[in-house]
Amino acid sequence: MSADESPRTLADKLNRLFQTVRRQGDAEYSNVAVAEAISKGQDVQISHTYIWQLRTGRRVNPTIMHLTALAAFFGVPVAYFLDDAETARIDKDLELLAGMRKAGVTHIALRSAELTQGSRAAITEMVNQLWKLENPSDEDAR
Amino acid sequence: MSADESPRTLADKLNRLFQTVRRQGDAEYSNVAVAEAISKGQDVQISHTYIWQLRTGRRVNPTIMHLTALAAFFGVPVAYFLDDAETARIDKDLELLAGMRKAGVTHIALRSAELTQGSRAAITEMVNQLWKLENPSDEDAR
DNA sequence: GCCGCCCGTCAACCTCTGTGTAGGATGACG
DNA sequence: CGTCATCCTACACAGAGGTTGACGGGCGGC
Repeated sequence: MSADESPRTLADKLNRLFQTVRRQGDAEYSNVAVAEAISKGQDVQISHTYIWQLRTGRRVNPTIMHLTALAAFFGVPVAYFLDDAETARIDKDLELLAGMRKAGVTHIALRSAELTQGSRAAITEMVNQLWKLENPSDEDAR
Repeated sequence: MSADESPRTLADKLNRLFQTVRRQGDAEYSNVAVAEAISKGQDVQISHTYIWQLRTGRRVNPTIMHLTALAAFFGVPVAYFLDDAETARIDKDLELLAGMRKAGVTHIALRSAELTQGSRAAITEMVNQLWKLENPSDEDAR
């Protein structure tokens, strides 16, 4: 159906995070912004160029230091980048996040990752129903 | 109690794996053996020298390629090296494994990682009881 | 229109990860 | 005791990982 496949490559996964995890006001983070935030917030340096290289698949084999820094910034466990099962699980949450933004919720922490499977499913369903109610004419969006 | 602390550094974690995950006949894997097994078994090359450097803390920032290869070899999820919570969880299993070896079980797959928390606790308890029964005079071992 | 700002892109460069190779220790075997 | 095998240790070097700096383009303000 509609749903985009779960991302496979590291680049895909990173891009999915950029696409989904946004700052207040729904603008995507820029590579520069992420690089600066990580370099300042954590004691790990990373260049915006390198982030770009990772996103475009030009570099595919980062060290654990950079990978953990990126994961920390986006609020996902490092395993998101490494374990495909974990990726699938967390993508559910990201999907949920995307849905909520569409429904008008602008900013929300990623801590929904800590909810149980059942709770997430329930919320997802609820969001979907509400969204259908509020956007009656729109068939196959998302 | 007796139990050694959960390993903190990458070197500690790796050493713990060497110490606990052994081949049939209970001999520890050598760095050379692991390097060869990985280079042959997976399509990832790694040198025994490098494994040594990681074990001794001389190198601390490997790439995800090598880290996943090592994790795959030892049969633990990559998160073992990265996520401290995951490390603690899996260390329970390793402890269990060590206990079973002491109790005479020489070789066992690490698949106990897939058991539930409760099942693992039950097995651990059972092993402890049996071991006490079979080694009455030994107070604070393990 | 022009200027300033910030973005993504690119190529050259530098650092550090990861390798090759060899020395010294230890134990098994004859 | 000598030889062989295999381990851990050491160190210098190749190359991949990561950075620096510059260029061109889109966008808003004066």
